[in-house]
Amino acid sequence: MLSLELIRNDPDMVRRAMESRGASAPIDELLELDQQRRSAIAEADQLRARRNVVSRELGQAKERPAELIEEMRGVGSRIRELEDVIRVADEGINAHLLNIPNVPREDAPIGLTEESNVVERTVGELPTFDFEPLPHWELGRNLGAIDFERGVKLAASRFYILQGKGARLQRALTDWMIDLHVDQHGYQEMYVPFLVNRDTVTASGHLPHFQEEMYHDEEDDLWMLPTAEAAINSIHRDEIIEPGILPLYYVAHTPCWRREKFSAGRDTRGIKRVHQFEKVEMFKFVEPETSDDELEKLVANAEEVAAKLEMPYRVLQLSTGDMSAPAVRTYDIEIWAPGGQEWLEVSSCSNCTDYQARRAKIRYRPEAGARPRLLHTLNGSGLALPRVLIAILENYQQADGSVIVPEILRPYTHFDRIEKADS
RNA sequence: GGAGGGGUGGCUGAGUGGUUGAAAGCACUUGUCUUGAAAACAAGCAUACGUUUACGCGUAUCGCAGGUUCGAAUCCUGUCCCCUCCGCCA
Repeated sequence: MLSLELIRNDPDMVRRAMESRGASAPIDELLELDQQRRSAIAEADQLRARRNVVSRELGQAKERPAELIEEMRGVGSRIRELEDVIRVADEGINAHLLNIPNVPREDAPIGLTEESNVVERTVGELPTFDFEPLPHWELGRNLGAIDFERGVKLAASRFYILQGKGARLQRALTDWMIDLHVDQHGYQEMYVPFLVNRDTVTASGHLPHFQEEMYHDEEDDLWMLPTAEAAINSIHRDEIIEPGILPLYYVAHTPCWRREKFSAGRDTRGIKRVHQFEKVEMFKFVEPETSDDELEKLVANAEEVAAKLEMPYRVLQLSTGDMSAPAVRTYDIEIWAPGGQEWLEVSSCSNCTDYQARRAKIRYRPEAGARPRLLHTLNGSGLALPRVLIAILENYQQADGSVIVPEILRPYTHFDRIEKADS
């Protein structure tokens, strides 16, 4: 959520920013509602001040003049009218503000589609094979690591079963990634609810922007996490962080659920785009002045996962039109998948500045006695499964159809190769 | 799920319709005193909105949302959460 003050003070800048994202923002309606709201507040406050004085006098007086009480009755009903005006204006303002995305950083690549994304760097050599590398859905099936048909039988299309060493490889990846971020990058591990309430998904910006993508339990109005970001953001909702605490680094492993409504018919083979997947998510609460630097460090933490798995990857900076609503700058990490001959998005790291903090009312006190300020939030996958699993299967496949386990995972898998005989 | 109890400022805890944003204590900050510290004493110590060049002023907030009233922390309704006992249960 943007601050109303920013929109009031520099509406043209906000208009330009929205244009660069391909978003519409009803700035004029907002300013009009703001005007209505403020004049109603001014009048209501004056009337209440008058009523407070009179009520105090009446409380002490022996006489209760009927005409004065009659006047106050009128004052009371006028205040109620004004309160309705204020409430309606507030609701209108809020509804608009919840829909307006963040203002991108000045130097973020401008463009409305992913075509305008910029490749920041490519790390590692693309592997060459002296045989035809298979896509992961064939490898997974051949090795008995992935069961697509039964996944569909249990649930629906785009669901899958990992089995045997395939399941274990994913579990090893998860454990290793969490350990890396906790032991070497200074994150605190968190286990969070996988179903969260409406306030939580609104605070993160997933409502209203991502509503169609989330699974929703109507009976209790609970929402299945589309990402741990939504949950972690609300850990400090409605709090004031005392001096000396920030920055806070959290990492959580959760399942993520997405309807993939807008991807119908796309990536239908394999487990690249599925309704349920696991993710290790990093999240930071930081002081505003540090958030740009913290984003670079966050990306470095995520990149390290790909680097240590010894797979080629590249880092993109997303264009204004391709970023999610809360972000002012986003880097994606993509690992090369030789079977499918494509770059696989395995991480998205964003600086959301005060966008989520304002929605969630998360503030911090710079020093004892100082006024609270909104803090900045950042999030990044570190990394997303099962796409890393796909990348491992395809990058580490051998001529005989087996798959070697990346060195660094072997203490976690307790095996170094997945072979056909394992199925 | 059934029965009962309870939600007041950073914490503890008064307050049942009228100078109560809210007693008191603790914690915290500053000052006095002290060689220093402690103790003692004094003062300060919430958040948001509106208004103001500024000092400031006004309004709101006692889980949340409505209602009654000239006036609500206090009365009424709904709702959320917590605690105790019973039942059920990974």
